[in-house]
Amino acid sequence: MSCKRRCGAQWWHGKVKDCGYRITSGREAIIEALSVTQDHLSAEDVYTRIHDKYPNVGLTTIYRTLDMLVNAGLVFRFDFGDGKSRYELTEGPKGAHHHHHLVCTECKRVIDYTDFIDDELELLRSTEKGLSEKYGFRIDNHLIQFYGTCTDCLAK
Amino acid sequence: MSCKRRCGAQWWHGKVKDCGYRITSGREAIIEALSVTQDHLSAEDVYTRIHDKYPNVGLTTIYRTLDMLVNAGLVFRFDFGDGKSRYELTEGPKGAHHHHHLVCTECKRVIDYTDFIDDELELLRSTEKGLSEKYGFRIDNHLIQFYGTCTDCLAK
DNA sequence: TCCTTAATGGAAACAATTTCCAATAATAAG
DNA sequence: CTTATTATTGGAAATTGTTTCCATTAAGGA
Ligand SMILES: [Mn+2]
Ligand SMILES: [Mn+2]
Ligand SMILES: [Zn+2]
Ligand SMILES: [Zn+2]
Repeated sequence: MSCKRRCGAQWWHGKVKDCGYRITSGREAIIEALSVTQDHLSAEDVYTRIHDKYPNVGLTTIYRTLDMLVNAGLVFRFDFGDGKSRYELTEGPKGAHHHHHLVCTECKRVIDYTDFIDDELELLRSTEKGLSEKYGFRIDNHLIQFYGTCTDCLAK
Repeated sequence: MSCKRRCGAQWWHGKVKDCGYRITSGREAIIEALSVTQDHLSAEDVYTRIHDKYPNVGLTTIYRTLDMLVNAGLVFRFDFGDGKSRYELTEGPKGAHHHHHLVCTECKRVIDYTDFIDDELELLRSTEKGLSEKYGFRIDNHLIQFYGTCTDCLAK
């Protein structure tokens, strides 16, 4: 039973196919898992979340698929300092929802924030422009994280 | 033979002692290695670089010491996506030299940049202020990295 | 100089990720 | 639809960065 048969075309199919990759049910499941949460999932988190519905998707496939999706630009890989990579969609069915992170170094909690982005955007653009010119770099992306202590941990 | 006897007091001794840590020759060696390079060293890089002069400093000690120095705020830990942590002094004998990074996703080269920081600084301050107020976070630090393709890799 | 206890090295344990390979399934071709 | 091609797969084993353990050493205060 082909994947096309099982499920209608999805917003991300084009991007995956354009990169020469096939659409499979494992990939379906993994993108689904990432798109229904706000959390920053590890490979194993993804495994746990899809295992009931897709018991035949192995952890190896998840690692491979996440790498593939990072390459295809559909997923970001983050490191919040807990020893495992964490993943997040770069965009959903409704388009991009770029944001930055606030990381508590005590309890490792991570807050997404999108406010202030408008102010930052202006500076980011000019910084990126300046850097590309000076270093001949083509900049496709950026990572901005603030580290500190969250309200809860401050209370202690 | 005590460490004091072997070598004069260093700029970082106070900070280490203030945190309740002892001054040892291994720590001496590790900070020395970090302070004579611009590179972003992994634990093993540090090991290799000091091993001739200090053959009796083990890799375990390097991991432990780097952790300790991160805690004491003397060292930053970075993740540039190559699977190992990389370390850099937060400041040298002459004071802080905070900078941001430009990471080539092709060849993994990392460029430090300090230009444009002045422009960024203004926005960083206001963003940090806004975020602390909104989320009750105390922000101590930030990480800013731009990802893209370097001149050399673009040429190919 | 002596004493307490933090720091150490090396081996072993650990955990995240990758590699290998034979089996399977997505897609192109007919 | 059927078949052929070849990317994708799951699971076991290997790999690799990092941590844990523990008996030994040495830093630094008394
Ligand atoms: Mn996020
Ligand atoms: Mn740097
Ligand atoms: Zn916290
Ligand atoms: Zn490059």
